Amino acid sequence: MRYRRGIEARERILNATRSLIADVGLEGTTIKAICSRAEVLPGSFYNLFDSKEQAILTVVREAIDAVDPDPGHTGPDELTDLIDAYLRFVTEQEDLARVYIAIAVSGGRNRTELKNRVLRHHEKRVERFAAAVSRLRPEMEADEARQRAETLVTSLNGMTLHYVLDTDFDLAVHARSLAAETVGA
Amino acid sequence: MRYRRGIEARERILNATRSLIADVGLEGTTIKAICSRAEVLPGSFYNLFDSKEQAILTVVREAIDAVDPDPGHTGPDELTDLIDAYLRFVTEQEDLARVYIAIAVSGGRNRTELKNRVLRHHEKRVERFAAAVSRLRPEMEADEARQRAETLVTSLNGMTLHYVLDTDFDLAVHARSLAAETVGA
DNA sequence: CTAGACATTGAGTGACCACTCAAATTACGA
DNA sequence: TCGTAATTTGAGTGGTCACTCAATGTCTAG
Repeated sequence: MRYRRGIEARERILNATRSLIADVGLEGTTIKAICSRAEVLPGSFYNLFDSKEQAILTVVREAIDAVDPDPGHTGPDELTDLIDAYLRFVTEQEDLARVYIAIAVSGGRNRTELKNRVLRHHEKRVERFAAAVSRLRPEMEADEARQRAETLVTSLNGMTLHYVLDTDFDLAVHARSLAAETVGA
Repeated sequence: MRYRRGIEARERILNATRSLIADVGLEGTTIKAICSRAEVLPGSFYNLFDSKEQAILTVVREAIDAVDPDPGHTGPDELTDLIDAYLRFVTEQEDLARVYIAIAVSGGRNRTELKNRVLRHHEKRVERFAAAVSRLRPEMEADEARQRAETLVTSLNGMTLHYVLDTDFDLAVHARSLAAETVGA
């Protein structure tokens, strides 16, 4: 059980962790910085979390879940819906998008836990895109659809990577143009 | 002036730095790790470099330069040559490719020096690709060619990012397919 | 109101970080 | 072979890291 006070502190810590990863990346996200932003002392942090890693993983899970719209949904998607949902995610939840990119790279280096999570998520995403591509182009072979879906997903990641470095980059224009050219969406 | 011994130590340090960034990323690249791999003691390191940052920057410059084939060349390129050269760079100099991706993300966070370097290089790369696209499709507007070139470059980065996480990913197939679909190369 | 669970405080722990330096050793032109 | 400059040695510096803990303060069910 937790008292109201602890629940609020926990929320502040997660917000601080999320914005820190977005602002300065995983390496700059220290206990001291988290506590300072959350207005909490280290002792309180460790009363609420077992480790720094646990707080980070909570935020990362949140980011990965947020990439996929309509979670739990199993039916078919339109490709344009998938792309628009992703664009909405990146622009409306920029912090989470930065978290997603940060862990997609530096997170997936050594830490097996994060790396597996990233790769598993990538697989699911490609499959969802592949189904949408097949729906849009029924005449296309399944293998070909899957390959184009993977091209799309990795390319979207690359564009997002550039977007977080240069927010003048028009992600939406490039993403839609890419979808139009590769699968006629 | 440097003695032979110092020149060799410097070379070992740069090799160690390069492979460390490739293996464990920027955050895992410590003086201790560099010295251990280079078989050098910290005092020797600081006899040859002003700081850890200097050694890293030297390697990063090397990586950025290696992305562009035929440096100093100013004439027109074929788009397929540019793509093939990039694929050769990624597969034949995987360490440098990993360095390039590592700094494209985590490097471009806080450190203004690295970030500016990355963005400047991106601009030049896009321009070179745009020229190649215009050459391939003379009827295309310059703006459109540039936009497609930028789509291409950011997408290639995204694919490379995925490739360094999952070396089973067939970078060449996806890259060539992307080029074929977006500009008919 | 009170008891006991929960939360905060903040100094302290050992480990590791980038980096230094004086003394000893090695290289190499003259 | 000698003088001096380059290099190596390795213990040591101050700082920051993630994390701990006993004491104190706060909450809330009954």
